[in-house]
Amino acid sequence: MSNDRYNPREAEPRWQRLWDEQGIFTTANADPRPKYYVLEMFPYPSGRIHMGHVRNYTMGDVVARYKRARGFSVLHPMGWDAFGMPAENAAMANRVHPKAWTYDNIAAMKKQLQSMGLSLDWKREIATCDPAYYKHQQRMFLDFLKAGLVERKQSKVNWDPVDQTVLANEQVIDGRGWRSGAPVESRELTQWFFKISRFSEDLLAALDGLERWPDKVRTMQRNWIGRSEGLLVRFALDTATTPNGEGELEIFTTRPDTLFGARFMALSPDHPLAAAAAKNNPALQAFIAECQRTGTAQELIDTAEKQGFDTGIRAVHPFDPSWTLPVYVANFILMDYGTGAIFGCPAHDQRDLDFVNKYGLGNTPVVCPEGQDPASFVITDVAYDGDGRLINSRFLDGMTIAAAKEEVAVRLERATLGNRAVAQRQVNFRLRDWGISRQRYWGCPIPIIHCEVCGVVPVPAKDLPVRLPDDIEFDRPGNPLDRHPTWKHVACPQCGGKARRETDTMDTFVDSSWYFARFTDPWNAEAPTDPAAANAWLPVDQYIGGIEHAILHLLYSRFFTRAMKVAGHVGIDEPFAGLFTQGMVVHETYRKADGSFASPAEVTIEADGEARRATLLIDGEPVEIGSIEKMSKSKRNTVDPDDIIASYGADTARWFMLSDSPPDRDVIWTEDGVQGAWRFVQRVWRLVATAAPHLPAPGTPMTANGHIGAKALRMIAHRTLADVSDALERLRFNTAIAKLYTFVGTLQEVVNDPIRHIETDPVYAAAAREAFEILVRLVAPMMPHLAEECWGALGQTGLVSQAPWPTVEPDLLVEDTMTLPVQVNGKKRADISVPRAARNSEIETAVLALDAVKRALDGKPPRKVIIVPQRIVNVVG
RNA sequence: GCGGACGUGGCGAAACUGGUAGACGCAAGGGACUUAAAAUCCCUCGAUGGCAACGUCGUGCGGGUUCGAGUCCCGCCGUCCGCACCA
Repeated sequence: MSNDRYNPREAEPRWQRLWDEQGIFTTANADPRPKYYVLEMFPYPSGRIHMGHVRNYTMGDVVARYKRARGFSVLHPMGWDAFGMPAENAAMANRVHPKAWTYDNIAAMKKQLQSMGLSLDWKREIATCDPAYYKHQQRMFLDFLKAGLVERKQSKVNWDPVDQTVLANEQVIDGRGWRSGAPVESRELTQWFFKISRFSEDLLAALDGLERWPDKVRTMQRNWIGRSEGLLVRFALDTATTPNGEGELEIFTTRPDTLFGARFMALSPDHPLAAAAAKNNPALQAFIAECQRTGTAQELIDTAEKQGFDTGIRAVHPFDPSWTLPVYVANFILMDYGTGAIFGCPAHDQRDLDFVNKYGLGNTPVVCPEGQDPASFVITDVAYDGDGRLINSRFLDGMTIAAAKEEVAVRLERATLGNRAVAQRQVNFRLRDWGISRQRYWGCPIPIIHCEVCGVVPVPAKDLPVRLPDDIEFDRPGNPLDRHPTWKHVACPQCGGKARRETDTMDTFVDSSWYFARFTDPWNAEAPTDPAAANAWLPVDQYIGGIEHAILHLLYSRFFTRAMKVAGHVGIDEPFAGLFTQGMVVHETYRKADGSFASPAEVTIEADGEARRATLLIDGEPVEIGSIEKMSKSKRNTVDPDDIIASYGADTARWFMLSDSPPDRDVIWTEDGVQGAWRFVQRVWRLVATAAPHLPAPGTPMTANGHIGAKALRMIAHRTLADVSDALERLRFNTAIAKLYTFVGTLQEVVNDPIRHIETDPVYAAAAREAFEILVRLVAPMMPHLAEECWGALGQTGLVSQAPWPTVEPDLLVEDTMTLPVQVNGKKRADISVPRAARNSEIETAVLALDAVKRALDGKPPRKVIIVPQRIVNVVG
């Protein structure tokens, strides 16, 4: 019996060094074996990894190691999402250069990742802030510009007047800038846009083909893209009432069936007709200004009352020239959806109903639910948007909604106003173009020059990359590029005249929209990709990351891949064939008497029977054990991966991250759980070290047939092998681990009592060797260091990281006798053991002879006996 | 408001396409070893009745389909997530 403990502190760095020296995780593009590309979302170099990274990268590493053992040429790279605001904030706070800060962080985090024992190909490492990377991004910007996929236009943005920059919607909290706390203004700025909406239809349709994506993510993207079919309808205007004799107003509707329920028209405050009407109407001007001031804050939008202002303009109903409708400007109409104008049908739209109830415009129900008497169907406070038949609608009466929509469309397509059809079918999308301009220093420069004579001029390809200047000042808010003394001044590439550089940089989501493609040929100095290499590796077979990127990053990447295809850099549409979104790492919180939080490292927990009590280590002050929350600095409930790896080793951390909870759900980090994983590490080592001296040499042939004990052991080993393989294929790490616990329990029995068995019985010992070798190889993807150590102890000279996955012998999965549960009337009463080959009639006789069955049947004859092969017997009495 | 997911012991959870509910882990309790502790090993562990054999109940609640439902269907309740004035 070996009493030596396994010491990960000594063993883990030793194996990491050896793997590195032998370069066994380096991947060659020329490898002829079938490919497998596994990728985890690359980290932002904040300076330290957190437990979420440990979980994410462990999962990817298990897949990589498993697929490698299965004979695939595995691409498993890592890089850094290295541009972004935190580097600039650090520069402002600590007077460090963003570049130095970023590269220091990269070095620190790389060391941490390496201590996890990840099987990464570090030769392909990239950082998005490297000019060798962003050079190609700039080139693609120009490619896209040429292909008509980039546009420069005015748009409304969230402007932080203190930091003097545009903020993304998610950076605006309660109407204030997340950093400065200043009220955010709505500004019109000229911005660069990627025309993602060009691909709306395709991005939506292709979701159906992404079968290895979570339904949840696909649903979220579907909703985000937001396709709706409707009708563009041109209403004639009474020119006597319009400011400049305007003759028509175009609206978009998805409910043309409710046209006879119309009570008013409404314009967005940003609509040109609203502006025209306001020109000589100060009250309307004031109303519009008030609407625009409300801005983008969600809370305000939620609580804002529906408000409108009658412009005095009158529109004519398309089916009845004598029927006119008032045209309002209303605060709830968005300019950038549809045409920025609607017709209001209050009976069947809650917003319109709220509106008319405020202004006393009344309503007419035009859709009556089935089974309701139309005569008594009245709408007061709740609009009806369900199914039904048309009423109060002249020629549409009695039709279904679908039929009425079609009838209206057909009639209005035929009708004319001016010389054009009154209506036209249109598909609308919620998805807007992607504004990528940021007034920031630490980002990829947009390769454009503005010339006073030539206008907007692309930077010539030979002048790429447009490098960020290093000599910048962060003493003031705003964009340092814009106030740099020399950088932006440049000669126009076309006329040679005075010109200035674009000082905006790209949204950092652009950087992460193509890194997965760059990994396929990261050394390429000439082009973003080698299309041959990219097409060979892509799509990523398994992408793993957090659900928080369900829309933005994943949608942008899908767009970017299509745009890269247009520009000839790749030949595919979809970047990620398989997507897995892992859950968060959560931990209890500890609250001190003064309301502040204590960190797990500062408290000690005592179990007092059923109850648990927490006290501060430093002075024994009791602390309250609070709710379980996502690990965060503010709640101070974080656990530092460095500490865990230093005291337990990477294998323990990896194992714990995978056990207990299903990988897509949150996992609760507990000290007890880590202890359990640690115990298991030691247990495996003890078992292997104890058994190894008694096992025959590696490669001893198997002659187990006929040997009861050896056959049984082999069957368990192969059953475990089959189950674990299946679980890993489906990323069910927690169930794979449960099977391994059970298997180790079995091997414990083998070693415990009948240890003489292994020593004296060569057939049994050979089976035990096989079982141990299977165990070590099954454990290897999850605990690679321990597995190497055990592999050596078993007398193997190679690396288990390079050993092939064991092969299942199908014969060993088939039981000779099977134990069937026996039910009477659906309730389990007994078990019965029958030979595998038993006929149903034999089983039935044996079952009916059971005491428990007779008792349950109370002496009566059975009405029916159902035998489900291999599964169950149910006697119906 | 719209959309989606989920609800199983003290806790995290398992249960393939309807077929033994609670595998495995954690916690808890008991035992062995030890002067003692740690470590390790063994046993018990859904509720309830019974000395026991054994029985009854049990997968959020109420119905239904089925020989058989955690799983399928209908209606509720609750939790979480996403989107949100999208016409």
